[in-house]
Amino acid sequence: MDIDRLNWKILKCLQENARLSNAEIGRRVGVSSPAVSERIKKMEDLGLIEGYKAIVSPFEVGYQLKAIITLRAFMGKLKPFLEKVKTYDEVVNCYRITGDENIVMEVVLKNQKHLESFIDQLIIYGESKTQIVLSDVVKQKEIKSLK
Amino acid sequence: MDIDRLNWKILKCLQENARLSNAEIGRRVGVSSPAVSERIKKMEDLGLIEGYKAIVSPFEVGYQLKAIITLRAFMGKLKPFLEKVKTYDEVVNCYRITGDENIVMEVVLKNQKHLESFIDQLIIYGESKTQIVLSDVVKQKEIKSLK
DNA sequence: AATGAAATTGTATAAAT
DNA sequence: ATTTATACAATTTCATT
Repeated sequence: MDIDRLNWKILKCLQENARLSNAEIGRRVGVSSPAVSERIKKMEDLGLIEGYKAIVSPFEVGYQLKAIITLRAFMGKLKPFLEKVKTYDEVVNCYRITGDENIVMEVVLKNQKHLESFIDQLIIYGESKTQIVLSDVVKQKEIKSLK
Repeated sequence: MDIDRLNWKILKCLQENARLSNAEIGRRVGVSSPAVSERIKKMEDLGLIEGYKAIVSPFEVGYQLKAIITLRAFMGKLKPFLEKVKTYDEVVNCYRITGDENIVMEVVLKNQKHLESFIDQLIIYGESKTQIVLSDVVKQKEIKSLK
């Protein structure tokens, strides 16, 4: 697909605030609301826009800890883990990666006790390493046009 | 703040599709649209809802590679890096963490060449380790009520 | 804190360029 | 592919409970 300058402007608006009306986006980018609506629909249909999400603060809803946990899966345990991990409410993001560890996860937890019980769940799948997140330096940065 | 059952229902809707109208959310959760509107506004004001973002597919817009890069900063180089990293378009997420490495980043890249030049930029700040993402297992999972 | 009603604004569709 | 016109729907404000 060709993502022209206008579509990038629309994507910028939607990445900043997905709840903007088509009319408001139209005002900001200089086209009518039906034009915005059509372009958004096309980008959705093409899978370029995967969805729209409210960003909920884990801290504000009671998750006091965030951790990055890597897993080096035991023989034959990677596939079962890939299924199981989808069921964990604590796992916000999970990637399969190259290298010594097979998995890296971003996890939200209530407290130390919760962290302990979460890590305990992992021992049947492999060796885990946990690093506590001290601060978010960059958070869900907008995807920009590559030059 | 008290997040009652109704607010969690609203948060669930907004995490699934942030562009749902208040009227539609109201229909789904069983209240009027002004009630939805007021509750959302309050959750925004309290910082419980941090914003609404369109999820753009990095792959579909031309970023063929995703990587997890950790950085062990040189003495006196962590602070400068924390500022610099905000300016990198490639860095989607960046966390300061405990442990041997100081930083973990999720990075999107066009190709190997782009990866190489990105890593080259890091050498003045510290020692980096790169792991290529093979697949997204869990992607921006919804934050749920803790029991 | 939620509803119902009125005014404003936004959306969706179709016709035209 | 975008605009304008129009009918329908949603949002906002406010009075009411």
